[in-house]
Amino acid sequence: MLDLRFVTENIDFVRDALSKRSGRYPIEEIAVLNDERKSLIKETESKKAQKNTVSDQIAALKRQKSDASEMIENMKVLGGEIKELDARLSVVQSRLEELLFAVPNITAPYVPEGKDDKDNKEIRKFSVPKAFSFAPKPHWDLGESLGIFDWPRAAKISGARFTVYKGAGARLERAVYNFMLDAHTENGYTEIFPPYMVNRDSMFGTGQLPKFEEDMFHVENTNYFLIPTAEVPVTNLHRNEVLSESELPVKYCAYTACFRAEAGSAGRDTRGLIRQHQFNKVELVKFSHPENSFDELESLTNDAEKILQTLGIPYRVVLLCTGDTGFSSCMTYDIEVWMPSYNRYVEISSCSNFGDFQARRANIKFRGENGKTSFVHTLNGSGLAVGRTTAAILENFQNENGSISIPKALQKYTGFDIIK
RNA sequence: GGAGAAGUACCCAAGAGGUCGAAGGGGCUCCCCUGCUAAGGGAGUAGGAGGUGUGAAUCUCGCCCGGGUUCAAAUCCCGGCUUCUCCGCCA
Repeated sequence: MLDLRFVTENIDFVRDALSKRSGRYPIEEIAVLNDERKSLIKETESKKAQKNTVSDQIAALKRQKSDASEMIENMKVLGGEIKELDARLSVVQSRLEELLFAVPNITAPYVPEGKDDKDNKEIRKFSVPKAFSFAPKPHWDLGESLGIFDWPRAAKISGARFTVYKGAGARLERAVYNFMLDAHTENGYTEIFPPYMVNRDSMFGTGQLPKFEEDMFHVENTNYFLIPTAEVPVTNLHRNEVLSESELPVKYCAYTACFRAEAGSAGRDTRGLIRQHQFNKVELVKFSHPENSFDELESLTNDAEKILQTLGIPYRVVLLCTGDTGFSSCMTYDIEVWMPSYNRYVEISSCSNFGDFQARRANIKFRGENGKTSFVHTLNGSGLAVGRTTAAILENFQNENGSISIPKALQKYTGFDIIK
């Protein structure tokens, strides 16, 4: 969330910055409520100060065995007033929070202005899509004829948007995320294997709640949510903690399954591995000093790109425009992989700097040399989406006879160099 | 799932309705003495959030979290979370 003080003291700036995003945000109402909040605080606190002094006086009288009944009577009245003011204050406070929690992060100055993904800016490209001498097949057709995916049975045992991987397919998926984890840990990221279910506080800390509850799977009769991304458990590792300045940046990578309700995506990407209720992902997470979080975003993005470079799959990096940047993010690069069946680039990673937006929600700080604490900046990015990588491998390395050549870097993980 | 115990500052720990923002240790920082791979003495060491106001300050809230009782709560009551022990169950 944004800093309440910053918002109310820089209303024009904030209003202007948020106008570049999609959606409308009640900045004025926040300012009004904040004034109301302050005046209520002033009132209660002076009454509480009075209460405290009189309580001390009563205590002193009692110790001397003197009568304090008159004071006590007066205090009953004062106590009632305080209670009433506190009640009013908490109404104002929760309304204020409700509004503030729904306000997205302010995008960084480098972020291009725009409405939607059409206004995103291509930053760089790697390699060129292969010119096939035959009509390339989509990965779902390849996978089905190779017998490595079983969607009918996935639908039987679970439902739509689930996949059963089988034989070489299961092995390939496992090879892909093992390869990614090895690459990242060799690159200085500490591997984490977190729980797949988290509590409400964690979902709030990274910004999924309260606004996006309908996109999440909530486990019935519990307070647990299935994680939509490892970002949630891994970022929340340090919730309510004070890190030391010298250990920054803290770098984690984590493989997890991810669960998304995909509410509102009916009819999109219904075939194949692209859009699933459960998918695998390797995530990169950083806790950075505020001064260099944008440099850390560059290196994090590069670290994710390295995976596709090593595999030899064409991709491009896109800087999201203001209208397309996610709720909690102040700057996001998407890495898009070339997908022959779509005949376009498809998102395979989203690398974001959240500034102090998540850190303020989750209360993650560091202690500087002067002993003062400040919020860290949090970052994360997929490194990468595993299922989409598998799909990209199948499509980009397919041969005319329907077999798949396994990229060299992956062969020691798969144990085979071709699927046929 | 059942039964019991506990959660106080960096750590250990006292506390049992008013004198407690919290004794006492340990650790850490500084000073003194001593002098060498010791030891002793002294001082400091709640952080945080939020009001009002400012080169000072002051007030409010903070003893796991959330409610409640009371003029007054670390202390009493209710709910929750976590940890430990025993039983059950289980990978």
